[in-house]
Amino acid sequence: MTAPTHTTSAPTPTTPVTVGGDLHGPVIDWFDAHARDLPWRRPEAGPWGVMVSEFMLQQTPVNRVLPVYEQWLARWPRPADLAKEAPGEAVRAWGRLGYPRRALRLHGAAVAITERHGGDVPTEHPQLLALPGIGEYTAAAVASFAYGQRHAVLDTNVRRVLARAVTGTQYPPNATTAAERRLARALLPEDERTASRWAAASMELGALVCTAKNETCHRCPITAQCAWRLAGKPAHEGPARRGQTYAGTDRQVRGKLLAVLRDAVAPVPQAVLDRVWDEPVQRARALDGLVSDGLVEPLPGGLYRLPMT
DNA sequence: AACACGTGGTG
DNA sequence: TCACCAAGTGT
Repeated sequence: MTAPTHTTSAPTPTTPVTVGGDLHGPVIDWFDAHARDLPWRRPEAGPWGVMVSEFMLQQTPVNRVLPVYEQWLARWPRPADLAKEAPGEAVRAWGRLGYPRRALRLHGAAVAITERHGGDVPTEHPQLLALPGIGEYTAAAVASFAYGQRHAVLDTNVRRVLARAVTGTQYPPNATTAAERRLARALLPEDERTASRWAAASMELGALVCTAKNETCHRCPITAQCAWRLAGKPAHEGPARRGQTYAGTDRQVRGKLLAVLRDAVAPVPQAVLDRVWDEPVQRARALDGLVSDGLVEPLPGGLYRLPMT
């Protein structure tokens, strides 16, 4: 399950831990000096605050999450508070964070926590993984950040840091590979407290210094041992990332439809929804998709609203 | 494995 | 301008 690493004996020469020397100390020290003061990192946030932040931060920048996070926690300070609400209230409070299915899943996770875990965010990785909207990354993040456990927390920031510092490439592969997971596990400090600090620190380094564009190596605590920089920062080879085109897609139509429903205080007639998009086939497909996803509730008489049941 | 899934900031 | 990017998950 866990890779055998040894902090008290001499590392095996082939152990990846030795690649580039020790990364943990410099990165953790840098984190202690430069970490952002984010609300979900304060002790008052608790496991629920950590979990809410992780849902919101899935593919959404910190700056846009901050205000919604504060309102969310003020309104629903415990999982049971959210579980009592209609799912549509979660979708409405989600606002314009994007990917509103996350709001639905966070609500579903709150219900499951209330039913199965007595209202407390579960502490074990498998229990977290079983909740809706929580995948490998989020389960590890909550277990590590909220409970101080030892898990490889492999998000896009950490993947980029490891790709550069250890592997020597500008970017990680498009999809997470077994080799990346193996490397992340091998680099995990043995000590639980150090491991959880390393997880947060390496992620923060990727977010603030070792960024996708315009990385600032002169501010990096491990620049001297970074394999990519030592190799002369070679440009990325291989297939470019698949562009996420948006204009004209179903996603854009769904976004427009949902925006109308979020702002409505009463059920909306189909005729009103029809105004958001000219093309009738795509418009109908988008609305059907929202209904089948549970984001929209159809009512008799051609009326629609956010799901209240 | 490849795609769908929102939204807004940035160079 | 527009392509890329931002603490992924589910199918």
